Order: sequence, then structure tokens, then C-alpha cells
Amino acid sequence: MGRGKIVIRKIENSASRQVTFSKRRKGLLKKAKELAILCDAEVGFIIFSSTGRLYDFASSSMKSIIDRYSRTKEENHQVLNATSEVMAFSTSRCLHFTRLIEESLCSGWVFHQPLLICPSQLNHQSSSIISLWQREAESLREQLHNLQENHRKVNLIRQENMELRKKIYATNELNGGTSKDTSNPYGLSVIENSHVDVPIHLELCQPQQQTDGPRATTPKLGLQLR
Amino acid sequence: MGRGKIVIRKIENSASRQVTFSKRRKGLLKKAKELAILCDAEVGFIIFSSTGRLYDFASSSMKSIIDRYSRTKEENHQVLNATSEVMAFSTSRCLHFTRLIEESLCSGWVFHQPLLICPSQLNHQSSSIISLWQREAESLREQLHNLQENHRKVNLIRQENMELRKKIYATNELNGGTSKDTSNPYGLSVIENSHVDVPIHLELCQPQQQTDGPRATTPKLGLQLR
DNA sequence: AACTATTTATAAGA
DNA sequence: TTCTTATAAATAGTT
Repeated sequence: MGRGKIVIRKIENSASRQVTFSKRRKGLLKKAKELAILCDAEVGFIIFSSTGRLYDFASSSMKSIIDRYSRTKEENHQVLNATSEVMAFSTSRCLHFTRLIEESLCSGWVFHQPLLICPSQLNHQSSSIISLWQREAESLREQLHNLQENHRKVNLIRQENMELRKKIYATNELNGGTSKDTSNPYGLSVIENSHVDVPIHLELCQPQQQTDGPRATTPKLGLQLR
Repeated sequence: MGRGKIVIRKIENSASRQVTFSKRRKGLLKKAKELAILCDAEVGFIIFSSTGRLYDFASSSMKSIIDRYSRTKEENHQVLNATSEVMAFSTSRCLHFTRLIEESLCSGWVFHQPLLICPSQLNHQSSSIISLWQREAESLREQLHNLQENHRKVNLIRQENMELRKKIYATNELNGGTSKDTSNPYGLSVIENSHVDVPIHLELCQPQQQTDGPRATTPKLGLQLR
């Protein structure tokens, strides 16, 4: 449709290529708009010129079109973004994922159950983050193991403390003395009554494993991919 | 371009709307192809008919076009997916993100510095995961605070223990007796020598804050958004 | 699905 | 770039 017929092949002359690009791009845009209106269609197009410049058109929003496209294609990747208009589409899978995590997230810092997430549901960025979270969790497992070992030791020391105090009390009784230490031995009763509450938290999370061996009591932490 | 001029508004008659859609869609496809070839452009379009049917065209691959679009737009969302052909494009930003985290991730379980990530670089799924990680980290902060409190208490108890033992030793000396307890008082020397190594880990991570107030010693954990 | 009268897009020139 | 215009191409309405 012009002064002469042309063959469809790359226009080698840069200047006329630019001119043609500009004209035809405008024409395409017009036709896309018309199609969307006339036929009540959702239309989006993306054009990169040979110089790398972006031109786009979307009858609604490009994000929603891309997301609808991705869902429709139903490939095992997900195009997710945070824009509200897209949320309606991406929410279902996203909520599912979030719920999975939240259900597995103990009110404290330890997960009751290892979380199972299918990697196909994760985009690359999320996978990276989760793998880092896992590394942190792995480290935490080690630390918790140490804490539990310490807890046992602390209890033994406190036990020893009590024994010592009894001995002294007995010795004092034996000597017939009524020293000021007897009523409040060495002024340390406050400490004696204070709580060592680390292990309490651990027990709350994994009460049934408390009597197992030292390594077995380590709670499951973080996320687990399958 | 037809028997009569038309006004651009939705064609109410469903049948003729379908016919027009079919014709114009074909025309648009042809023009898009021509533009791509003539002008050496990268063109992609997505059309959903009013009946929800998808028609698309891409001069290269739709995934690469969408990803290029997303990167070019540089809006505060990212279109990321795990498909290999797209990885080439998304890798740069993704690696940047991953590096950011990894650099901030202490070899242990505590981050030396709070990690600063711009939310615009995160897609929705990643944001969800990080917010959960943050919740866990928040909880960890509380627990660590308790641990440090406990550490002080444990030290006091051990101190008390020592004092008690000295007393007994003194008492025994006073009574002139050489009981079996003197050499190895109450058979607890093993425990006395055992390490309470929780606080050691904390100190390693935040050595400079160890002498601050109890709340100030709480190490920075997890991620911090700005 | 074709046909075709017309409108519309645009190639080439200014 | 923009306008002009001859002509090719697309398509609305018809069959």
C-alpha cells in the first residue's frame, strides 16, 4: 500500500528503515487499539526497535496481560509481580505458598514441621532467598544442639550448687551454729529462683523429643525443599 | 477500508464481532511479522479474544521479549522465572540480589550487618518469604536477649558454686579434717571444667557489644528492608 | 468462505 | 521529521 509494492525483507538503508519503522509502528498501534475496542479483546504488544528502543501498547495493563498470558500458557514458571491489578491473578498460588510457610512457622523461632515446597512453584529469586534461609537454619540447628547440651550442664551445676548448700547447712547444724547464712545462704536465693528459660522454649516446640539423645533433640528448622 | 466506513466502538453483534476479530487479528499478525522483518525489530503481541482465547505472536520468543520488556521498563516489579532461556537475561539482577544477601550473611547464624534490600528489586513471592524470614529473625532477637540474660545468671550461679566450695573447704580446714572431698570436692570438677559455650558464640558474632546494656547487646538478625 | 467496493495504510518523493 | 499523494493492502458489508 504505497507508491510501489515492496518485498518483505530487512530494509538495509538505516534511514528509510527508521522511517518505515515509525510509520508502521504507528499503524500497528492504531490497528491494535481498534481490535481491542471493536472486538472487546485484551491486546498487548511490545516492540523493540533495531536501536533497542521500547514501544508498547496494552488495552488494559501490560502487567495483567503478561500475567494472564503466563497463566494461560500454564508453563511451570510463574510471572509474579507486586502490582495490585495483577494480584488478583497471582494471589491464589502466592497465598497458597504463603499459607504453607505460615502454617509451618512456629509462633516462636522453631518450625514444628519441616516445610515442603515444590521448587517449581518458586521463581529464581525466591529460591535464592530460601536457600539462604536454609543455610541460616542449618547453622541454627548446630547452635540449638549446643544450647541443649549446655542446658544439661547448667542443671548439673545448679544441682551441685544445691548439694553444696545442703552440705554447708549440714556442717553448720553439726557445729550447732545458727549463722546468718542459714536463712538466706550466701545471699544467692534470688539467683536460685531465677529462671533459665532458654530450654523452656525448646521444650515447648519439641516436647516429645526432650528425652531422646542429645542429637535427636535438635528441632527441625527452616524450610525443606523436595 | 471496506464497503463502508465504520466507527470504532464495540461491535455488539456477536457473530460479526467474531468475524471482524478473525479478520483483523490475521491482519495484525501479518503487519507485526512485516514490521519485525522489514525493520529488524523484536515484536511480540498477545491477544485475548472476548471469549478468552489466546492468540500470540513473537518474532523471537515471548519469554525473552517479556523479560526484556520487564528489564527495560525497570518498574518496581521483576518478571523472573526459572526457564533456562530466560535465565540469561534475569541472571544479572538476580545474582546482584543473591550476592547482596550472601555478603551480609555471617558464617554463623547472625548477620554481622543488617541487609539492605530495596523492595523494588523483589517480586511478590520473594517479599512474602523475606517477611516470614524477618518474623523468624524478630523472634530470634527475643530469644537471644534471653540467652544473654541467662548467660549472666549462669555465671552468677557458677560464681556462687565456687564460693560455696571455698566455704566448705574453709570449714573442713577449720575442723582440721582431711575429707576425701578436698581433693575433688563432691566429684563435680568435671562439670566445673566443662564449657558453657552458648555465650561464646554470641560473643564471636558481636564482640564489641558484649559490655553494653542487656537490650543493646541483642545482635542484628535477618534482613532489613528500606 | 469468497467477493469486491471502499477505506485505510504507507512507499516514495518533496 | 512531516506532508503529500499515488498506490498497495486491508477489510466491511454482501453473497
